Amino acid sequence: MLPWLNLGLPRTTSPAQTNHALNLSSYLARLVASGQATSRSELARVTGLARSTVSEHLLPLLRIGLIAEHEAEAGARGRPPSVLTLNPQAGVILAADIGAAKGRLAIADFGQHFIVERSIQTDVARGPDTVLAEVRTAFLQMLAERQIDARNVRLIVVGLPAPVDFASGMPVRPPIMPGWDNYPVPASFQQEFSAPVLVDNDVNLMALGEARCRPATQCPLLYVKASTGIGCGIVTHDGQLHRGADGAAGDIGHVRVPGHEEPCRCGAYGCIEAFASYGAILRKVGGDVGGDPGEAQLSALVRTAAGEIGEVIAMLVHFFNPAVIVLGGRMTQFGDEMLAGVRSVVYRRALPLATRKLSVELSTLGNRAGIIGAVVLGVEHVLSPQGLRSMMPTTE
Amino acid sequence: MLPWLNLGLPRTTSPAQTNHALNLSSYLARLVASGQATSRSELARVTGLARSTVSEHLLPLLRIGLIAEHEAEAGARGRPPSVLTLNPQAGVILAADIGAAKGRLAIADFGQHFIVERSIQTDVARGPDTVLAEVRTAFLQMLAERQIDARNVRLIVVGLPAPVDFASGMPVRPPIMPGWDNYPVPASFQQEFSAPVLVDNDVNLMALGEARCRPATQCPLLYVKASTGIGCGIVTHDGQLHRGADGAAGDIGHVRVPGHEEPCRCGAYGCIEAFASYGAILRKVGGDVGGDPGEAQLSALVRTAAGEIGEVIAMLVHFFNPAVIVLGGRMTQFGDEMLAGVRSVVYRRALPLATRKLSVELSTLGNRAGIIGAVVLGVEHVLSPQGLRSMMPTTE
DNA sequence: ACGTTTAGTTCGGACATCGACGAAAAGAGG
DNA sequence: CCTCTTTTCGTCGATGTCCGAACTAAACGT
Repeated sequence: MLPWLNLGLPRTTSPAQTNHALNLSSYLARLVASGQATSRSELARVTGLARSTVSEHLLPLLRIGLIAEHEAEAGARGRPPSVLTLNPQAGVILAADIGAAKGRLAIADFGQHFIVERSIQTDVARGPDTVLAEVRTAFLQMLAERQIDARNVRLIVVGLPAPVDFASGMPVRPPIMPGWDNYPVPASFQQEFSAPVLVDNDVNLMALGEARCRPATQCPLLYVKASTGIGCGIVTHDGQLHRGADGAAGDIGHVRVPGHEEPCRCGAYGCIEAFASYGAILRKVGGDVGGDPGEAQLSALVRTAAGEIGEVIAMLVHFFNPAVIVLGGRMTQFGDEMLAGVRSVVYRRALPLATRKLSVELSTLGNRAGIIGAVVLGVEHVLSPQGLRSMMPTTE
Repeated sequence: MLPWLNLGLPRTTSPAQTNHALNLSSYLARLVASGQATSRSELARVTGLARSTVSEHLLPLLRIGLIAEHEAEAGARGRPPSVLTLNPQAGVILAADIGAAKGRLAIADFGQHFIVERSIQTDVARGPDTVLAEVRTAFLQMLAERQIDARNVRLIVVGLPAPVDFASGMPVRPPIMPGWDNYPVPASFQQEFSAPVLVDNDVNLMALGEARCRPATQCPLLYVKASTGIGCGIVTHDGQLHRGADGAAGDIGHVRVPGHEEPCRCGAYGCIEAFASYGAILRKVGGDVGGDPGEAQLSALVRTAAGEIGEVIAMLVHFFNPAVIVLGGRMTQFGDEMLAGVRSVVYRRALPLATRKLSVELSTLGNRAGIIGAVVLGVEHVLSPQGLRSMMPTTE
């Protein structure tokens, strides 16, 4: 007999306690949101449920105004279906992708339409109070511009360039954000907004955004961002973000690469991001030439750095065996050099088995990956069974 | 609007198509198997279901003989419960943990009792036909010894020291197993046994075994095996094995560590397993001294190698942020040196955030981890909804 | 005008789950 | 020894979920 056995049972909730009705409603809502079905009979075909059952579970979604029906213009043979869409009036999601220096804010509805999108300056070194106050002000302004009541905000999603404990929404020992350690980001929004607040690492959101804009067969997926720092977002085989035990997963910027001894802002020496990040490259050309890089020199440096990043990625390919690696961050403005540098090393270093079907690509979403990922996380949360329950009328 | 959106929907099966009754039966069976509940009313308490519902879903399990009832000796106040256990007569699982040179075979019942266990020599270089024939012969002999009919074999689980495509059960480009590439391992058992055959990487099974013998809070878990080669098994936050896109995940033996140029059996130079594996150490002492290592020299070499493995593990900690790292393989016969060598490097290299709650431990299961993991995988498969369906009488 | 096709609704039956009740099996206490 | 309490387990009707068949609705084609 084995010492103690835990047969892969669910971690917290008992499957017996799940609310099947809510699960079905959530499933239908997500099918509508993703555009995979636009009418009742299409839902029935996709899910395999009876049409009557679909209608039944659609009722609460229509009642709370999450899903709206429209007349379809005819054109086909039979009775035209009533087209189902997520109701743009059902509420909005506020999404913030806060980078070290620049940020991006957006208001989106549950149909993933971006209503407003805006860039802001966010110098995170000025501390959480200042930065988050500016974010809140900008959000209120954007809402006012479009005449959206703050009470229509259903969810706020914030991406930060720091490890984040997702459950509590607090940054954990961020290396570049003085004053943010354990700062209660969700609470800072409670004055102006009553909606729940999700906080996550910015690279995680980018990875999620890229993963959701591709077919599910491209998971497991790694998103590697090379900008001021170097980070990595991990999406597992089943499409879930892997955040690790402390929310610190993907923090590959401080992997040490022998042969290098550059001092890193983290205090150690030889971290990959101390010599192969875009920030390191800019420091290099700034110091060497004195302000005027020159396109050719810059692209050569990028290619070298890409090779060094490729060494690390080759290791990750061995370990994680992803289906796709997506390269993002500011360094991808030299897309071809970046791609060539990474690919050459990865395909040379890694075993053929792990690279046989591997695809190394540039981000298709560019600098919008983070904000798109934030909206995706928000929509998935609102349309999840738990999210739907909070919208249902006074059952409890 | 986003280009194409796939809102984290399930990959293949529609939640609407799941058989709720089978799911519940499977859940109850796994609760009984793991010893978390031993009577109907206990099941009701744990699951939150009504006692009548528990009884109802227990019926098919009792009917197919998977679960047996025993009289309980009294002792408490009221009517003694009828104790539920997995029926030892319900059938057996054949488990094989095939290493490069040595292997381990076991017969276990669904209650995770090992009925017979045996070591065999398995020189995988002799090719799959020979090795698997010996495994089959040994299995038949073990069954005969205990007078178990071959028809009582419900499942066969095989662990191989190679990347394995789990769905098809075929090794994929194994570096050390000539002739095994794409060999249909399951088919080779079909002559003697009619049971389904699961094939997986041996390190994956060890990781699963270690993970299941610990509380679920110790996931995500990494199992690092250092023997002839170096490999790694990955268990994610929700207790699932991460096998990667090609079944090659965890193959960290061929991570290249700069500063080393030893030739590796894979054809490249500087792979970690070419100089830091137990095999490499043995070659070293064999070459240096000429056959008589000396305990002190060996343990010093182990400590050095452990530090080099620790460099790789530090990187994995950055990337994956596991809760626990379990060290296994033959090198752990120098447990203290191994542990100290790995720990010193990991805690020095990795960021404090990722190591704050990290625990680095020696395998608690030792060289039985693989065979235990194989039985666990088998039990979980048999008690899964899909596994139960195949045991149910003639519904389809 | 009438059939054809597709969409959506209504309704009764099959089945699942629950809670209440009662029976069974033990110990406690007189 | 008999009765009460306690705990377990089975049975049964009430309620709710899901399905499929039948029906209505709305378009097109001839």
